[in-house]
Amino acid sequence: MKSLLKHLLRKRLTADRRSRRRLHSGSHSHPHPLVSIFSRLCLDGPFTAALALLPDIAAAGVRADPVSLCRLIKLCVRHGTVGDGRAIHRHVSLCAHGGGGATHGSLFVSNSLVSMYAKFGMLDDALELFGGMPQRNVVSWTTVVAALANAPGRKKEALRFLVEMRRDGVAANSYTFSSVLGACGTPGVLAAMHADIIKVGLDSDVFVRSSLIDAYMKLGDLDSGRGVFDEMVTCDLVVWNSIIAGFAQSGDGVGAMELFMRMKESGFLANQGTLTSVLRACTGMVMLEVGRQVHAHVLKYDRDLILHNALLDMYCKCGCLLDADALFSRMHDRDVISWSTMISGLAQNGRSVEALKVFDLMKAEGPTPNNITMVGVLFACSHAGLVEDGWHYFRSMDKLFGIQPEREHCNCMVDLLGRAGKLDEAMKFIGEMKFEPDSVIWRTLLGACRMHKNATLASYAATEILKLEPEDQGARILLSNIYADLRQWSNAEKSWKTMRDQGVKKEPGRSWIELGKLVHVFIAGELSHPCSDRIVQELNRLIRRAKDLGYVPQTEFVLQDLGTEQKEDLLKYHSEKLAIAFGTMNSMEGKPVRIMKNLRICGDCHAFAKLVSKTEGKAIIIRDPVRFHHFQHGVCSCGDYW
DNA sequence: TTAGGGTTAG
Repeated sequence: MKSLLKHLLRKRLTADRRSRRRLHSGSHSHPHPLVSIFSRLCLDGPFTAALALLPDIAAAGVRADPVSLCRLIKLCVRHGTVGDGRAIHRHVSLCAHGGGGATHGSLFVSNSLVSMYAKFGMLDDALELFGGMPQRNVVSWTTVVAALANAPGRKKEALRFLVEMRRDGVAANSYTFSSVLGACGTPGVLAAMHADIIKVGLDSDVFVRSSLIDAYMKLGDLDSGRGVFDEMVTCDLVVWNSIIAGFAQSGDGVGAMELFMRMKESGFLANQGTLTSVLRACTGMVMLEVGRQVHAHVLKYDRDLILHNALLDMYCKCGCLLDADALFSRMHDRDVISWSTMISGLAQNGRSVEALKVFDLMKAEGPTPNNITMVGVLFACSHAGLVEDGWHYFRSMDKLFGIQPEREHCNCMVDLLGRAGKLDEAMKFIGEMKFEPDSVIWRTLLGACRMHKNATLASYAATEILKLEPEDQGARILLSNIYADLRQWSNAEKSWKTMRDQGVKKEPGRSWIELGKLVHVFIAGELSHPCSDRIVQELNRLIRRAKDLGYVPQTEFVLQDLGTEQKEDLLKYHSEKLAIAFGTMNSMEGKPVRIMKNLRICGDCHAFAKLVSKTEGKAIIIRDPVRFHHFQHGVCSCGDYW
């Protein structure tokens, strides 16, 4: 490197002598040779040599050119070399003091430094530098606003800085808006921001639009997001990805897939971001076949960790643990998300012991577990009734991994104790938590009370929920279900009446099943599917065969006080039974029937599914909002504990 | 010199 430097220096000095001769004949002044070499090194490398020249430049009392400095700062960001970035900062401060005040060029360099600190997550350094700048332009403000908008928990500050910026007489540009839109935490703020954008005429900017779409989607306003999207004349891949991701994240998998088809028709090629969102849509709707097709495209991107994590989750959530496991062992890299996905995936599929084995492996050779990993581990314990193990992990997670128990972990513990029937212990735990119990905790306890038929504690928990969330229909429904389970029809009726008076309706049970790239939906009690006649015929056949094996409809799962026959009818048309019949009618030899549900499976459907898996010799997999049931040879993977 | 989209739990 030394010889290279010497060579460059010699070349530069010769050129310098020539230019000095030109200077005498009246041409421009030429930069100092050190500065010229520095600029050349910043362009072509080696960059370490450029950094090494900085002290000499300072000693010579000359200034490096701002464009090269900015380039070098960017390189530090790309290579993650914080120390080098700081060295540049020190150099710039030194030269600013020695060289007499700020110039236009030094503003650019300061902006780059602020951006660099922000990208390194050193927000305080970024803000300190910003605060000490003698002048700031729209780029300086935007850099800080963007940094705050992207930092967790500092969105409000981003909005405050935007106000400050305007007070300072600096107008926001498209960069500013596209950065700050993600910081709009409420529909009102977002709407006001949208109005501002239209007022200054930036609403047709592609970047601003994609941020607008994303902001609306993140607040759950699919219609407004879709509205902004539909108005677009030109649109790029990121905009398509924004809208598809928005639908996928909001749980509208079918909508996401429709948009994906339209995107392809418009001639855009999916990239990693698109495929990740499409996979998420597949995951949400248990569209395994579509997911497998996406997997074929993923092969092109074998180093994309995010995409592979999404694929792994898709296999887990579709109940394909073999595929998930094969992918997990083949993956090029595995980060904490990959491990957490695998652990939760196994646990949700009733494979708690294996989940804990993967956790052991992770401790031995994987990354440090995080708070989400521990949620998965505790979930594994609670759903397998491993009370002692659960306590062990809960008590040791701080000491072993520095993870403070959060609400989610406490909730897992309440679930663990509650499911195991230790309701008093669960109550004691809630009393000793360092958090005020929230509605989630009480709802968990309420679920356990229902499972163990403890109406007294249930009504207490439900009352606590209704204190915190008076409009909550879940609490009232669960409470009335308990009364119904206990055949306390007058109490149940009182509860139902309150709901009727409040205009609250129980969310109907829904089940989804994929067939030939289409998703078929079944709603409890509704025979709206075009093939309903055949489905009912098939269901009757399945019921007859199940009854041969001793199936008796368990009418206590019907929630109203009706005659037995009516009760049987209501039970018969639970959405998962319709979906099972549709599945057995259409499924391929040797392939399991996969169903997704919006509510937890009821005990009668659970017993029925077990028997069908036996009489038909076919595996049935049902995913509810919390976990999976793999029915095969007459037994369920959950061990009847859910 | 500043900007937009994708993964894990509940």
